[in-house]
Amino acid sequence: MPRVTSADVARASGVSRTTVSYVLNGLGPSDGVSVSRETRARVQAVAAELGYAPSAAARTLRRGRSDLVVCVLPDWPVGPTVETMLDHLTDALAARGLFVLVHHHRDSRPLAELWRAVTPRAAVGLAPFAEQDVRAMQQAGIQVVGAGEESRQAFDAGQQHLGRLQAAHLADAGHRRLAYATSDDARLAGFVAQRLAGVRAWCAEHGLPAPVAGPVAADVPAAEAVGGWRRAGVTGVAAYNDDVALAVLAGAHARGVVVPQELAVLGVDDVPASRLSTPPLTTVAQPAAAQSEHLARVVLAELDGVEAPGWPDDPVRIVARGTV
Amino acid sequence: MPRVTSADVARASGVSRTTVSYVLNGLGPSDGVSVSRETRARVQAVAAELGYAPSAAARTLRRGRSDLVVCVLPDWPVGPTVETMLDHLTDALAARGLFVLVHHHRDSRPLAELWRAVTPRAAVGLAPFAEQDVRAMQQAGIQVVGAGEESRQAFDAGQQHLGRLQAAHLADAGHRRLAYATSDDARLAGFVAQRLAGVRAWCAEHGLPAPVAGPVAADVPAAEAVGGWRRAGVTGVAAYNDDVALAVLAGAHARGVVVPQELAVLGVDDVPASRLSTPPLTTVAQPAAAQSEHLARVVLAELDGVEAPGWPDDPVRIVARGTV
DNA sequence: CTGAAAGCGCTTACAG
DNA sequence: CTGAAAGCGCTTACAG
Repeated sequence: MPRVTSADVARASGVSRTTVSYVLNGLGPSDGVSVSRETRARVQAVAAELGYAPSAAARTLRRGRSDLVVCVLPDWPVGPTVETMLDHLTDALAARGLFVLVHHHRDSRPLAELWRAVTPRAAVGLAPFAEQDVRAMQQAGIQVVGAGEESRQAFDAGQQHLGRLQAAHLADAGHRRLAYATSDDARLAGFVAQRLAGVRAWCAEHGLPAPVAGPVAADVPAAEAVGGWRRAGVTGVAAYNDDVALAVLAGAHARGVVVPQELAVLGVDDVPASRLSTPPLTTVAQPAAAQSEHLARVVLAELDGVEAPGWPDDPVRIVARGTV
Repeated sequence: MPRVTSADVARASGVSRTTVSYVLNGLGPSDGVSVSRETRARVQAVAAELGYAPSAAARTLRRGRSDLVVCVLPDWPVGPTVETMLDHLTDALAARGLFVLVHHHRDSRPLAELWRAVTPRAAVGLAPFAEQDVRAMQQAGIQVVGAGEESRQAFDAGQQHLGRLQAAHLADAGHRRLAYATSDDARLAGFVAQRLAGVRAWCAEHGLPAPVAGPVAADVPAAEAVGGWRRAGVTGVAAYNDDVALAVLAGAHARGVVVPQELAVLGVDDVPASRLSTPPLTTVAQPAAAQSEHLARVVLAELDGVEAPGWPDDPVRIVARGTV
C-alpha cells in the first residue's frame, strides 16, 4: 500500500498541489491566498477520503524547523511533581502548535544520536545537559532550554531553598540539633547535595550546630538511623522526601520513640500517603501547578527569544500536620 | 549561523557527498562499499570539527521511515511499573537503533495531529487507541502496536488475573465475604473495572458471595468504608493498589479494627511504603522486569512482522507480609 | 575506489 | 483565483 501524498489529493480533486497545501494548512485571505469555498470543501473531503496524512519529514525539511519539543528526563525516578509539570507543559505548548515528546535518557546511548532520529525545535532538559551536548544541539539549530549557567543556578537555588525552609521550620519548633535523612538512591545524589547544602547553610547562618546527615532506605523502617540520631542528641529530622520521612517515622515507632515529642520529622512533596501516617506527616508542598506554569513560560520565552521570567517568589510552603 | 550540511563536510574534506554519507553511516566492504582508511578518518575529523549533525528530516524523507518509536501514554497517573517498562523498552529498542519517545496524551489535542509533527516507525499504545486513530496511523504507514483486539484482550486478561489472584489469596486465608476497594481517580476506571471483574468472577466460580465494591481515596484514612464493610460482615479487603490499601489500613487503625485478625487487607504493586505500615502490607508484586521484557519482545516482533510471543505464564505473585 | 544525479514529499515565492 | 517549478538535505542505484 503506497503512501498517499499531496499529489494524490491534488489529482483526485482536480487542483494543484499548491492549492492542496493552502487548503490543508488553512491559509486564507490574510495570507494573500484565496481559494473558493467549494474548492476548499472538495479538497478537504478528498483528503479525508483518501486518508491523507502529510509527511512530517517533508514538511520539516522544507520549513527548516519542526513543531516538536523534546523533553529530556534524566535517569532518576521522576515522581509525581515532574509528571504534573510535563502534562502542563504539553498543554501549554500545544496552544502554540508545538508537540511535547519525552525522552527517558539512558546512559546506554549518547544523547547526540537522538538528533539523528528527530529534529526538534527545542530541547528542554529537566536535569542539566552535558556541555558538549548543548554545543551539538545548538550547532544543529536546536533551541536548548534549561542548560545555561543561569538556569542551573536557579535550579540549585530552588533545591537549596527546600532545605532552608525545612531547617527554619524545625528551628521554629524549638529544635537545635538537626539530622538530615538522605535518600539512598544514588541517582538522586545531585538533589540530595543541594537540599542538604540548604539545611547546612541555614544552620550555620543561625548559629545551630551542623546537621548530622545519613542515608535512609525508603522500604525499611529506619530504626538504626533513629537510634543513632537519638544518641547524638538530635531532636528534629529533615527528610529528603516524604518516602524517606515515612521510613524514619516507621523507625521511630519500631523503637518506641514518640513523634513529635521526642523526635520531629519533616518531609517534602506532600504525597497522598503523608496524610495516613500516625501522626500525619508534616511536609513541604511543592505546588506543581505554579512550577509547571513557570516552566512553560520559560520555554515559550526562550522560543520567542524574549528574556525568561524570574522564578516566582517562594513557591513552596510548609503543610503543618502532626510530626513537627 | 547557517546549518552545516553533508555538502559542507564533502567540500571541506575534498570528497563527494556520497562518500561522506558512506563514511558517516559506517558502510563498509560488506555493503559493497570501500573507502580508504585515510579518507574515512579525514571525513570523520572534518565532520566533528564542523559540528555536523545530519538532518533527521531529510534522512527520514529519503529512507521512507524513521528510527523513532512513539509511546503514547494515556492521561492517567502511570506509576512506577510503567516507568520501569518505558526505561526497559527504551534500552531494548536502542539495541536495534530505535529511539523511544513518550507522548503524554491529553485530550486537549487530537492524536492525529501528532503525525503532522513526527513520523514514527511505530506507535505503541499503553492504553488502547481509538479505532479511527489506528486507521489513520496505518494509512500513514505507521506500525501500530498494542491496538488489535488480541492485544486488548491480553491486556484485560492480565488485569483480571490480578483480581482473581487477590480473591484466591483472601479465600485461602479463610475469608468468604470480600470487599473490593477501588480508586476514586476516574482516570483509572478502565483498570478498576477489569480488576474488579476478576475478583467477581473468582468469587462466583468458587461459591463465595459477590464482593462489595466501593471507592477509597488514597489521601484519607478510609474509616467510613471500613465501618461499612464491617457492618456488612466483610472480613477481607482486596484493594486496587497499595496506595488504596494503605488508606484502608489507616482507616482500620482509626476505628480500632485489628488487622489481619478482624480485617485482612491486600494491595497491588509492592511499593516501598508497603513495608513500612503496621503490620506491613501483604500485596501482589508485578514483576516490572519480566513485563517490560515481554513488551519489548512484542514490539520487536511486530516490527519484524513476526508473530508476537504469548504472555508469559503467571508473571504476578503474592508477597505475603502481615495484613492477610 | 569515487562522483553526478535522481528523488523522497512538502511549501512557497513567482508567474500567469 | 491557480499552477509550474525550485529547493529543503539526505541516500543510493548507477556509471565511471
